[in-house]
Amino acid sequence: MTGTGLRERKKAETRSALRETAVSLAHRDGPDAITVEQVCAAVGVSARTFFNYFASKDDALFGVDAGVLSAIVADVVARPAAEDPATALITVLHDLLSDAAGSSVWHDQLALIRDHPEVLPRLDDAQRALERACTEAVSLRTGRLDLDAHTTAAAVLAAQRVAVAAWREQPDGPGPDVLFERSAALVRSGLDLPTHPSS
Amino acid sequence: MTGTGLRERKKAETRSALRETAVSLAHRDGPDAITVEQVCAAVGVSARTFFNYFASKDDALFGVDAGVLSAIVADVVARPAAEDPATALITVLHDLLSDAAGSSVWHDQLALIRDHPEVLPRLDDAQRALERACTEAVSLRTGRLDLDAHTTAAAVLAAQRVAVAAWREQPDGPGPDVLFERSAALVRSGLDLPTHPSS
DNA sequence: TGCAAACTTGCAGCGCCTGCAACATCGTCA
DNA sequence: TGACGATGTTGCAGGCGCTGCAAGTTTGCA
Repeated sequence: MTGTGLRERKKAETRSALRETAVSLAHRDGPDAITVEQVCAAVGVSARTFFNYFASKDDALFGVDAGVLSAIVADVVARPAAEDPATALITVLHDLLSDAAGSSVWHDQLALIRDHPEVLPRLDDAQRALERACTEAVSLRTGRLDLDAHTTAAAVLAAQRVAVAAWREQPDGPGPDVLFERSAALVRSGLDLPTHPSS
Repeated sequence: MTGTGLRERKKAETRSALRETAVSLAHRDGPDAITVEQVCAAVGVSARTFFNYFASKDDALFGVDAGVLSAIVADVVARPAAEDPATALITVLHDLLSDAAGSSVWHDQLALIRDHPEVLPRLDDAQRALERACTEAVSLRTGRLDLDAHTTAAAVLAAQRVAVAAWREQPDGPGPDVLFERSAALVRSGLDLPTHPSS
């Protein structure tokens, strides 16, 4: 499966190199100021090859590796049986945000988002892939792949996305993990907001 | 403001014509099979002009008019004061889905979504505009434009989006408005799902 | 009637992305 | 070790979305 040594190794290296230099250059010059050709020249590979690895430029910049996605699913499934699905999912995603400093690429991607607001709309594809994985994870806990599983994943990820966006607005405030705790708490309260809380 | 007669009128007509024929042709041939030039030729206008009206081809296909957005805000604000923000928002969006048959363009757009699954990812920009409007509406009721307002709008719209997607999977099942009732109810319960509901 | 603002148009061009056919490289089995 | 098939890479040609610019046309107003 994870087959023949050298070949797989080189592919993985090329893929990583492309993504890393793409993210790095985009962070330095802005995501629209760089071209696919530029990235390929830096890596030493043909422009045509770029699209053998990534479906689009944005995919290279913001995509989430399949390995990360399956790790999320595994982590959610591995949570204590007593935990309800939403709690399990929120816990795993929260840890993922906290550990951003761990993975260097993930860290750079967050920095790219922080320093270039205009990319927020382009995270959608990646978010969608994340949502598929989370939906699957939830369904594995509930035993059903239905509207409820989809809704749970979508609502939790909405909270996560809002948290990242809010952090981006004030990078010196609380981190994205902290903000996600707050938005997730509101979701878990059933969006129980007073009409006029303090006025 | 809504100024000088003939000019504004012609602009509105051109805009409508472009959007309607774009949606219509996309529904017939598939959204990727049609080109901007095609649409322009049908309407009798230059391709360059197309982009004076719409930021992108997808904007023409899936965009929501500013008038509709401000109507949503107004409707949410006009709900009874006793209603909490989430309920008000859900009610208005639910009515919007139910009234799809009312507006012909809106109806055609829904049909386009129903018959061409591959467009779902491209609704994001429109969804984002909707989310901005809904966030504003919520903040007008809570008196604050904060993380809570963003979270509420995002979570409710997540439920709405999931409902539309589920309807698309089974067009002969319950309508999008009915499915939205269900997903919204789950959100309002705080995503309270049992681990194994029935097994 | 004449002017200014608003709108449309053609053009030239960049950049993303694709299919295709040739070429290079790697794994393998005799 | 050498040949063969599978896999990966490359260049090319080209379509399409989208943009800036400068010129032309239409509209509103005095």
